[in-house]
Amino acid sequence: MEKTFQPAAIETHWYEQWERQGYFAPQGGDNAYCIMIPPPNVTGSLHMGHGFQQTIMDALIRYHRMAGHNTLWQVGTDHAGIATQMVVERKLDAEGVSRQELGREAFIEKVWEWKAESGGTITRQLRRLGASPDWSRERFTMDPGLSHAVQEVFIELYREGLIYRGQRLVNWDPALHTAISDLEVVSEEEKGSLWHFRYPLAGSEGHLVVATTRPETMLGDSAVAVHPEDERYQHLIGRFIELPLTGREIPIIADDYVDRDFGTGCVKITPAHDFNDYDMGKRHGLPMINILTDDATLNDEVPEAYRGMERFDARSKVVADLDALGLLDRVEDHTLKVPRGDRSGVVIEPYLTRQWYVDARAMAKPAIAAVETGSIEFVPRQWENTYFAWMRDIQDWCISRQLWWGHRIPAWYDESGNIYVGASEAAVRQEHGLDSELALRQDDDVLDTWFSSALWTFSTLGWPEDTEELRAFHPTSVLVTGFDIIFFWVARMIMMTLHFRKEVPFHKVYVHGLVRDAEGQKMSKSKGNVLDPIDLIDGIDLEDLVAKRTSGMMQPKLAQRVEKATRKQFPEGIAAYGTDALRFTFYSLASTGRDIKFDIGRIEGYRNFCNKIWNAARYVLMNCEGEDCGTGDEDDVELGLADRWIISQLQSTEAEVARTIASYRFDLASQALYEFIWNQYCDWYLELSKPALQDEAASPQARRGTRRTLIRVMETWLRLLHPFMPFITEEIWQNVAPLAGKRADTIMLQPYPVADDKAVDNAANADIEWLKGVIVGIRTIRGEMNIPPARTLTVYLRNGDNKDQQRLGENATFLKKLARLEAIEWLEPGAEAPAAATALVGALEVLVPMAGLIDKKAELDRLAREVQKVENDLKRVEGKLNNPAFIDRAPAEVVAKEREKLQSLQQALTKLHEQQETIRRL
RNA sequence: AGGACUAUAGCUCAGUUGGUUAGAGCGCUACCUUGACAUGGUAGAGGUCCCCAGUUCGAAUCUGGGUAGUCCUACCA
Repeated sequence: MEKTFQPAAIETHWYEQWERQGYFAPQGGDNAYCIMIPPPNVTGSLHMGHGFQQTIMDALIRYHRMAGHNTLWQVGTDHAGIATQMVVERKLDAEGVSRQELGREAFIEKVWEWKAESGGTITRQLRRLGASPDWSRERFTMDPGLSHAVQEVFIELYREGLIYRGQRLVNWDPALHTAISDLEVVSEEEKGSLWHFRYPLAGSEGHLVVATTRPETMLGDSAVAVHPEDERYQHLIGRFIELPLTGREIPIIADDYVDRDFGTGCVKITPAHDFNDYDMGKRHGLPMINILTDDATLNDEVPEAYRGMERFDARSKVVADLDALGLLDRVEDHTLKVPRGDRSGVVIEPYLTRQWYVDARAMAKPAIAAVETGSIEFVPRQWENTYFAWMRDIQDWCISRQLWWGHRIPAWYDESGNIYVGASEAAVRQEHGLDSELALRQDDDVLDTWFSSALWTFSTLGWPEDTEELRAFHPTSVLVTGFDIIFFWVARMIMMTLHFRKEVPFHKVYVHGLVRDAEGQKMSKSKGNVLDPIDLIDGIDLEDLVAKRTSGMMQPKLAQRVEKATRKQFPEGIAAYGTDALRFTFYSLASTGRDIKFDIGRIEGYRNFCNKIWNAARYVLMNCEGEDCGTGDEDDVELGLADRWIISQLQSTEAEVARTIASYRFDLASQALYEFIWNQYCDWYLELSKPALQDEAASPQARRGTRRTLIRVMETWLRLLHPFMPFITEEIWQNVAPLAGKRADTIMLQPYPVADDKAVDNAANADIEWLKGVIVGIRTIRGEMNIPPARTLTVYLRNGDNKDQQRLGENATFLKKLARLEAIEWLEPGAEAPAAATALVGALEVLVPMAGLIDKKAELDRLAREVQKVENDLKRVEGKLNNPAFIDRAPAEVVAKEREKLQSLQQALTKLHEQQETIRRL
């Protein structure tokens, strides 16, 4: 084995091996465990959020697979309607071709080509992370099977009246020319103006002042509203306004939606271009005057001078024209929430169109109940509130999109506008007995991407057929997802699945946090702070990183800033840390639901951990290869204290890992593994094994016992660690396992270690604690007194009891080696001791003679610090015990514990004082 | 406006049902190339647990109020 761990050398090799051998496919009995991957965009590429999420799912999958479950990780990708269509359109644009020129058929052909070309990227990257889904079952939301499920669901919901077509105000994206759902609109505060206009009263002098942030919409006003109880305007209710620029007269109406205290208390009402106005328009039977085209330019409903104008140009012109008429009262600065499309970034228009909707209110009821009754549980729990809040006030879901890429809506229209919904034109004709002469036209729209995603848990398993997989794996075990798609995806999956399967899609929803950069900023291309998980695995030099981060940036200034920040943060580029280190970093950061700041320092630490593991393996192999390791259970072996101790600690670690995985605390699981492997196995057990193996006097049984423990414990913790660090554990296991009498083609399918209570050895734990106490005591004196490590010492033990004496007898070899001692002398009570620095282990005093070694002042300083510490503790304990209320009311065992503490502190203090005296007298 | 979350060492974070000497990693300081590992070893320094009040024998932990920050939902023209 190499001296340092080289991840690149082993990762692809093992991954290819695993996949080729079919290890990822379900195998096992009735005990099913299943996770559905949140399907990434088929043409997308891996970001840190994916990395985090896949890594968590893979640990769960590998864990359950090893634990003997029939484990399926269903993988697949999403067609991502808008996102994918936009990418392809942009590509075509660059070639000087428009989608419209190409035509629908040819365009869709192009998208499939693009999918074929770039669709492998994300799945290749998933493989680099070591993810172990069953690739043989990979699905795509536009596969024939899944498309069939989509159609089936649409038709059925239509028949049940849960899907309907309606004309109403939608969020219209004028750049993409499609309706989008409420969820796809992001509103952010932007600076704007509040214009105040004078609207002249019809048939008399005077005017009302109305305020608006969108002057151009006044061309579509159909009323002015005031509050019904507003005394200022009582006399005007029912009268008319002469709407400027248009020559139309509009009524003054009363509606308690109006806030009397805002502005003048008069509101212009534009029912066709504002959601609130729309509702009011319906209440009052106002005309809905649509003044826009699909592009958000002004249409023929407006006076000629404005027709064909772009909406923001029209805004300026309306303001200027009103000003010229003396009707502009004033303009105020105003910050307002501007709704923008999450994909296009342009301002969204409320726009009157005909669209398809899902009656979400009806479907939400059972979905709410499923969470209320605990059939589905969110982890962490608090996300259930978010879910409830949204579900209880859910709006109907607009599912039609004016796009070409997606599942086309299975609805046909005849010339009189009748709607026929069915699987195909032929099916529709047959069902409705339509004459072949009658012209039918299929709906041009496609379904919202999330419509097909909502069926994911059952459509991927073969629904609507009644498949074996459905029976075996549905409902699935857990959904691992980000909070950002609870509404988009999780809620809709629950609704659809309950409706069509009469069962929940999953029992648990594990909601993880967002991966942010080291400063806590969201990672985004435009901020230039994106980290690519693959770069963390393979490394990237600075120039490439800068180029990558600034590529495609339109603003040179921004690119400059990004470059500067990147050069500052990564002056050496990014080192190749390997997949295992990256994965372990994700686990260590995955505490309950909170966002994580990705700190490069962490991954470096875990790279070092990999190296530690690697070298521990080298040590074990060095000592065990070609040696008698007592692999047979019948072999004659003798387990020493250290062996019994590490075996005992291993059990505790196994129990802790099982417990923490069950509660999705991957941070705690990773910490327990790190602690055990580094601080116990490497730092203490390997060190203790050295004297054991080198001791010429030791029996063959004892040495065999040490070798067996070295190899068996390592073999076990490699399996324990495998779900978290799949590659390094496989590589080492292949070398180590045969020495433990195990041989297999992969660690992946080996049983997961389970804690054995019988192997917990509290006596051994206590003995090792004692041993560590003595060694650390001596090392501390060495450290603080600057005694060179090479210098061997003689120490004296005083005031010990029989137990101490016995422990000394059994562990003298360990003490000598680990504390670098020449000799250890046991002093009988009262015996004279040389002047020495002292460490306390319980009541036992460990004396390091000072002659020629120890600086008097340094030792006095050290003792003073010790005394200070003990006195502080003593004060606290005495305070408690002197409080009668504490004695009275605290539980007896707590009081007893404090009393014990008091006693040992007092004892320690006495000894420290004596020691101070002795030193002072020197 | 409503709601959720967060505040603990220089930094990133743990801290189960109230009882610890408040922990880890990174960073920092000193010493050390000892036959697995300098991507290492040994030792050490470093904390007003955001603030105020309350409950309690006892609060980082529970309650109320405040401050600061993050996010979600809704939205006033």
